[in-house]
Amino acid sequence: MAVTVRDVARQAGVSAMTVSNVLRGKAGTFGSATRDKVLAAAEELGYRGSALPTAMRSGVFDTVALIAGSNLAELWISGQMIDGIHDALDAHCKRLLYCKLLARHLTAVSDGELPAIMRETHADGVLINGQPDGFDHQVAKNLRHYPVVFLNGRHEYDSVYPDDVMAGRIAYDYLRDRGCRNIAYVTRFAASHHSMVDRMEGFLAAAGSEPVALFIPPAGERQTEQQLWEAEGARLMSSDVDGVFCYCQNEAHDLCLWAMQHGRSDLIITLVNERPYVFGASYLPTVTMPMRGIGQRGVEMLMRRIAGGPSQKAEVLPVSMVEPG
Amino acid sequence: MAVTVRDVARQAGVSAMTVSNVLRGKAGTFGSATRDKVLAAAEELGYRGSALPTAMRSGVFDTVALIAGSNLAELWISGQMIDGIHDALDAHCKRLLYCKLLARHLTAVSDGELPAIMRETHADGVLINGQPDGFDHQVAKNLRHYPVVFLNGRHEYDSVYPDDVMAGRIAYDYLRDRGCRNIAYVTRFAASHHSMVDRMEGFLAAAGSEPVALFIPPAGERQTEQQLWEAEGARLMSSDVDGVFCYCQNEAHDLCLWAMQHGRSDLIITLVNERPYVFGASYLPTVTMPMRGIGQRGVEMLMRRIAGGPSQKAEVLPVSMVEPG
DNA sequence: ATGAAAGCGCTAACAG
DNA sequence: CTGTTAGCGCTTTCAT
Repeated sequence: MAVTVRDVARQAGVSAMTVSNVLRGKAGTFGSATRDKVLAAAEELGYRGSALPTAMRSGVFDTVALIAGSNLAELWISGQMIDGIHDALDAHCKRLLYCKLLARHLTAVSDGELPAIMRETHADGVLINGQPDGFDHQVAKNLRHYPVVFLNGRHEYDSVYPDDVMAGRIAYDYLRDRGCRNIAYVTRFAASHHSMVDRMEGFLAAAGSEPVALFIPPAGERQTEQQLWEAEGARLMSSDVDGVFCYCQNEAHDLCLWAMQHGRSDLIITLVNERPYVFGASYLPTVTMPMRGIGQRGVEMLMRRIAGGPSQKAEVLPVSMVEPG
Repeated sequence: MAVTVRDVARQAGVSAMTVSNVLRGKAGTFGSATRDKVLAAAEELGYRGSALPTAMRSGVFDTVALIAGSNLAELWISGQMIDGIHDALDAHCKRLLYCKLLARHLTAVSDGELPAIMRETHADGVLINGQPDGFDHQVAKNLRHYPVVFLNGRHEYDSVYPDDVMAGRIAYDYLRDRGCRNIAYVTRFAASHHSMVDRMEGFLAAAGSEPVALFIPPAGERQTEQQLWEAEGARLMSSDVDGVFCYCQNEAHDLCLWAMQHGRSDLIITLVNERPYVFGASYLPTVTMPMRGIGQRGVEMLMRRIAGGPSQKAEVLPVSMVEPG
């Protein structure tokens, strides 16, 4: 068992209260002789304070849990977002409890139960990044009395996510402004996340009635980049495509290689990414997602909920195009 | 303030003890009528258990803190390692507290103090990933009474890290076996982490007296890949290098582009990475680091410390070459 | 089958 | 300047 204030008190020949006061430097409540005795005793015994009693007395954990995703769904989580969350929490003197859903947790959800981490209270509130299908319904139903904010998931309330529709628009307009006349959208993912739906929606809305090419593998088929380009490369070549918007860096990377190998240095390639996507000596024009900001805004939103505030309308953060050079 | 067992007890017209028993399903300690009353009351009030009291009574947090790195030093942390840590902790029913050192934390360290997260106890033990210079000395000095394990940092005790010397050997031998006669080592990093020292050491040891080329920017100069290849490309061309070992994917990526642009498809490029490094339709021969395993082994080591075991000799985990095809 | 008492480690409030 | 009391929410132990 750990060393307690009482142990130190006994060793120093004072009361527990005095030890507490000395260790917290509460000025004017102890003499210097007493202080030295206490510090010596604490050092000798290897005393370490515990955050638990204070948390219990105040009813505040000073901790926020982040449900990062799951093993099964392999949900992507942004390192920058974690960073933003951490730093925003730090400014509020809160700690970050990192959780990931495992198979048995998801089983619990499908059984109508929540994972232990959400059923028991270990934190003052929860941030949830993405979610498997049906998960958020369970969450909303079971966590009515508990502060929850969704990150990078499109919900009406208590949610912060990037404007993926705008991303599609911006990319199309950028390519158009650069003189592209045959613009293609390339993705290898089916619509399992709102960003996949929204980026294409924005892209098509910006295109209006102008012709666009869509390179999207049939649903259910998980193509590799290799397969995608073997099948679609010729089409890209023959269709006079001169500008491409890629869903993410996966597509952009191999499209760049393809272009290099086929002497298509004229092709303008854009994509969505956390930060400007570096390829070779420069970077591609990139619609950057404010993942750090999403983490930070999510924390602020959660803080207001923890403080007792009402549900808040979702925040949709703007995205922006970063051009090379 | 949160709903307590007492609130539920009052609402249901029973004692707190009965509520506790019902909610934990302690069989044979309550009648079904009582159970229904309690469950109804708990549901109505939105009762959520708290992990705090149990932790306090037992003196166990069921939580482990991970010091991931720092803002300043931009220490790299592996996502796979976090994953391994999380899952190993989960098997022990422990939670993961994620921390990152900020500027003021590091200032505290240089002042001879530890960051609050390490001074106060919020967890049963700490995993530390890498560290700024001088940091581990402070840590060792101040945390004598507290379980600590270092990850991906080369220490004598209580440490788990990959065999970077072996990585250098394996890479050299692989290239040699593939018929390469002029083998180069490429890095753009100075020796700020043991892996930088060790990979080159292993590489040189394997080469013995055979000639090797080293492409290492002068210390203090932070070259971009662009600068590196502009300056060194000609040297690579003229020196008949036919096989290259890259410190990590940064170098490998642009070397691949360089090779493609200069028609050097004969060049064999190897590197160190978490997983086989995909480039184009295939992947490069990659010396893979068992980051997940490091996380897992680190947790097991820490668990033994938490259970009261002695300091343990460092574990150096083997690395292996993954060939394409 | 149910309840009362006690205590985990700490510190606010009060007493001396 | 120092000490005593009490209580945060829960569960173990021991009655009833």
